[in-house]
Amino acid sequence: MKTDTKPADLSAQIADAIRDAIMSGHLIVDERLPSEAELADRFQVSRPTVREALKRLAAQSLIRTQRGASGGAFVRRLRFEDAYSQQITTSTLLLSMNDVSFATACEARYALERACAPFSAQRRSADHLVTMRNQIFRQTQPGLTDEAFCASDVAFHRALVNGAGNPVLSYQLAGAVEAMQPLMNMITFTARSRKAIVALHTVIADAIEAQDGVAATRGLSDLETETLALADSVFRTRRTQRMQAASEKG
Amino acid sequence: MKTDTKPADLSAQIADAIRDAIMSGHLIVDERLPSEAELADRFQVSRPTVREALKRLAAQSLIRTQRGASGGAFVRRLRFEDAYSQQITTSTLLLSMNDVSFATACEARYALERACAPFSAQRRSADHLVTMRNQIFRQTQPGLTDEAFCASDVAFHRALVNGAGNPVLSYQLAGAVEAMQPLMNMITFTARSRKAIVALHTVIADAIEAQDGVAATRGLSDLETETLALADSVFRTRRTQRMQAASEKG
DNA sequence: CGGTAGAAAATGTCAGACAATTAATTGCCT
DNA sequence: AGGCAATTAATTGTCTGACATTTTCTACCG
Repeated sequence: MKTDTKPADLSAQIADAIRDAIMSGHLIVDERLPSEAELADRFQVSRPTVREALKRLAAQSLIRTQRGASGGAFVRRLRFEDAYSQQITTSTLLLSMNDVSFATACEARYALERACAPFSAQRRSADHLVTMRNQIFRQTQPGLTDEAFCASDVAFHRALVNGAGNPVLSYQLAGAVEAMQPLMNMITFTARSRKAIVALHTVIADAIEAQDGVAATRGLSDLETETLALADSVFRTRRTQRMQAASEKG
Repeated sequence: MKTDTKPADLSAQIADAIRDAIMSGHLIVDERLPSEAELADRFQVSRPTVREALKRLAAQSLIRTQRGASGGAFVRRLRFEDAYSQQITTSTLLLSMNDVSFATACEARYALERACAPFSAQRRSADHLVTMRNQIFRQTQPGLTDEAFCASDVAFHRALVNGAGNPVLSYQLAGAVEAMQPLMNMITFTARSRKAIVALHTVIADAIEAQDGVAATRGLSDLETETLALADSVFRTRRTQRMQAASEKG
């Protein structure tokens, strides 16, 4: 396929080689890599080049380094928490850089959340319920900024997702939920729309508490409809304002 | 929160600063960063340190570099295809390094796939259907190795997911589906189990073709049950064999 | 026997140099 | 004036060598 691509940087090649070794199991968790000097020797490059390769791997949380004697680079156990932040960064940038429509992102998010709802209804702990209730309460506070309202919304949904007790689901959903925040932040939440959202959050929390997965799923669908309508009206208003401004200017 | 953490590497600090600038919109797509020499000047560090920072960002596909006059580092438009591979790498390592049970990974995968099924039933193109049918045919070929069977299985499911026509869903699902492959590769697929899987794939493809989302979802649930049972029997057999070997040795 | 100082090993950082690549500029010829 | 070629300048890629810092281990001395 890729026949005419230029040869990559040496540091990229070395990083690829080590990454392959990790993924294929030739290097196992907590195993120590050769020292930078030795790697330089083996790959026939200088130490700075090796270091650049190692930094690439460190950026992906594939290795960690330790200074001092018997230090070095070690294969790092990739933890779910570490993967979350990368996942959120990537998802957020994907949405902002590819002009994904609000509707598309919203559809994906709620579809995935509905997939979690039945498990969350079955398995949620008291902690998750408390978090959801707390966030709902927070959302009713009068002085809350739109941004804080969004943040609380995200926290509510993450508790819902985490309630499913499946770390793989939590990981995959982290991106879908958090990446929506910048898009949601563009919305102005009126007192009326906040009330509607809080009501639906309450429906969902009640359903989760009652272990009623079907009701929770239905609540999520209603919330999706509400969110879409809200975003639609906000964006339509903005567009109208822009057109008016343009016609006044022209 | 983090008060006693050691100060990070300079290169990590610089990478963080630039990453923040990108994510906050201070640096926009295709914008050129200052040259390495100028960055070194601004951050009061040496050029190798700046380069290490840039390589970290390059590893996350946040920048690309170009040599020559008017070259430099540019903010890269993160594309879905680029994000796929990172997502797959991370998901795969997460599963292999955190002894996630087969059941947990399987549950997540099929829950997410079921979330795509209704959209795929509505919106799948002829291309997606063709791919699914082709992969099913491939799966019936006699000489197929277990590994090739798994690969075809993944291709089938990716076509199903992509049929939903939502790039965000495709991105999120890529990890869930592909990361299962190493786990699936541990399974021996007998002729009988292959037949059962192919039958269910056919049910699903038929449902998608008939735009029957409910039937597709049901087919996926049946496939999950089948896969779980199969894995369970394989792992139980293995465990028994290990115990026998141990007792013979002891 | 224990504590301490020093050596050793490793990463972190710096400075300076040269190679390679690419775009802009200059200058020449028609 | 216009087009083409050579030069120049800017920038990343890589190398060498050095020093700073951190950590562990060892050997010595009380």
